[in-house]
Amino acid sequence: MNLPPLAAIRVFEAAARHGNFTKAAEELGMTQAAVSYQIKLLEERVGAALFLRLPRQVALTEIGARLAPSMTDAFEILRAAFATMRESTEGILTITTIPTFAATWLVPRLGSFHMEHPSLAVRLKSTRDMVDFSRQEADVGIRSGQVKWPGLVCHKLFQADFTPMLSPTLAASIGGVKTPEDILKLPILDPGDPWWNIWFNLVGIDKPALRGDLRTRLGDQHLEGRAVLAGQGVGILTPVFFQSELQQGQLIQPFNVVGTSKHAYWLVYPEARRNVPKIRAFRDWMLGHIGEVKT
Amino acid sequence: MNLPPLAAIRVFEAAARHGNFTKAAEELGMTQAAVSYQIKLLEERVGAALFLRLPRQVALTEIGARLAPSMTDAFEILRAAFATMRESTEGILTITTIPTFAATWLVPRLGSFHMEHPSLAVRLKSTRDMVDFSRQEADVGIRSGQVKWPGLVCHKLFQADFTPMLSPTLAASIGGVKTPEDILKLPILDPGDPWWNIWFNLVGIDKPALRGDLRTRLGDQHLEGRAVLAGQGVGILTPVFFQSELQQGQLIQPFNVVGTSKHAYWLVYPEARRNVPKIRAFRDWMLGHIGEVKT
DNA sequence: TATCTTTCATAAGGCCACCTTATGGATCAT
DNA sequence: ATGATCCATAAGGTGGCCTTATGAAAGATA
Repeated sequence: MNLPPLAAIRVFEAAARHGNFTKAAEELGMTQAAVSYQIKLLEERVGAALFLRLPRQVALTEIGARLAPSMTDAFEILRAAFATMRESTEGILTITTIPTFAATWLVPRLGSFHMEHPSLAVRLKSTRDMVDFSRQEADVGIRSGQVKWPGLVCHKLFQADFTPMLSPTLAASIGGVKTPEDILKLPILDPGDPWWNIWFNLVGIDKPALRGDLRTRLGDQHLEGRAVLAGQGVGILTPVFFQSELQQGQLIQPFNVVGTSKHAYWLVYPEARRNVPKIRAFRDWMLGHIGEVKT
Repeated sequence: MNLPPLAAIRVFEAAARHGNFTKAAEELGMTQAAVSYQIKLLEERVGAALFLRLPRQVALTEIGARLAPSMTDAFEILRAAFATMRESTEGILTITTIPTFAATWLVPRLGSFHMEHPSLAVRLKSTRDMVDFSRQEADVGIRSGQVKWPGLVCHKLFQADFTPMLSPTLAASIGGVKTPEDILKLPILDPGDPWWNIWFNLVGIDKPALRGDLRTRLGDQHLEGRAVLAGQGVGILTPVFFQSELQQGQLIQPFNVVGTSKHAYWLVYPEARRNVPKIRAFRDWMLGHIGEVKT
């Protein structure tokens, strides 16, 4: 019931196909002696001769001839399966990322990635769950955190810096924001965010009196950014996420003072897969384009 | 293009089928740790996760799920091929034998073998060529020779003894054969056969004057036996080959004196296949029935 | 006929791939 | 809270498998 050793079957298949041990050895990248050894092993295992040893050649026995086509069929199936798998997996890159990063940084730049790698399709999985490549199907992940993770290659993308931002309209409503104190005149989105205290401390203001609804917790810089863009209040945001809005004047960053969180954003992927082409492609592209961004 | 290690593929197939490393390990007769090791190996080789490690269970990834059916198909083909091979080879015993033995001893007794082993079909190859299992397809061989052959299990069946024989009619034509000298009155089949001199020496006659045509060389005891049965002359034959003709009175062995050749008849088969069931069956049957024969 | 070439078999020897044992972590069940 | 189940991982030993080297057989060539 049990199959003979697969290595021996493999050698037999090649030898039967070539009708020649030496050629089979070449195909398999081994020596002729190894082929001879494996065939003999298989013959003893199945209890029947598979080749006749004729002078300067071998010929399949009746039994061997009956066996060989099935072996070739089976290996053809295996080869085909792995080939199609390779094709399909080589062509799809699955990225798991936190929603903020997806919406504010990644999605706007994916067009550039497609231009560089037209044959690679990208599949995005946007989730807050901490990436765990052993439990989720993904090639690379983008996560925030303080430390490196064991078993993962971690590239630091940037620190989670933060500074107040608001819409030009909102700023104009109080005649412009010139000093940190001006911010206190305006409604604060998510005043419970600890970043506010840290930032006001940096500009010399202790215990700032923040106006705004404490219950507003958008929980996500992206959503907070939308609210800020809509002029609903002042947000404390990470500048790199709103690069284009700042350039286009849709958002204002009134002060150069930024707070620095211990958290950073990381590109991560399993160490074991560091040399998979699509992963290298994405890493190279990403690190290149992160560098372009002025933090 | 190259396939991943086959052992790993095999383990993956079983694990995918069971959806459980532990069960797969049991099926394959190995430990759970070994399964884990092989799966990991395969994943690194193909550059993609094949299983998701969920709490207390594993689940195929998309890629794994696409791969698994082909793996099962391929192994099913292998299993089926070896199974049918086994069935067909187990049921056919190929015997290569010298023609004399086939005609005089083996064929008349094959019915008995079929009675003991109804599921075994026998294929006879009758040839004078020295048996060489590496060049001919055969399970067992019967050959005459003096020595044992390396790599073969050799069972001595009997010595090639010889003694004059003739038909009752021919004996009667000279009033019966009572002394060795009487034989010299009759035509000798193949008087050039060296056995004649040896036998006459045994009975004290040096340089016997043999009558008969020196050109008559039937070359084969079976054919010589037919000629003797037809009353065409006296032959020097091996008694065991003509057991039944002697018992039924179709042939007469006038003297108990037999010459003994250094040659013997042997049952041989490759040492490596000594435990193949059909070979053991034939060997046991043959040695049992050789023992029955009075030499 | 002699020499060269090709092809497979075999012996010896070394190494690494693979397996086992042992242990730990995570989660579910009771 | 305890036990059971399932998988991952580390450590360690060994035997399977491969290589090298050589020989035998016989076709090819001259």
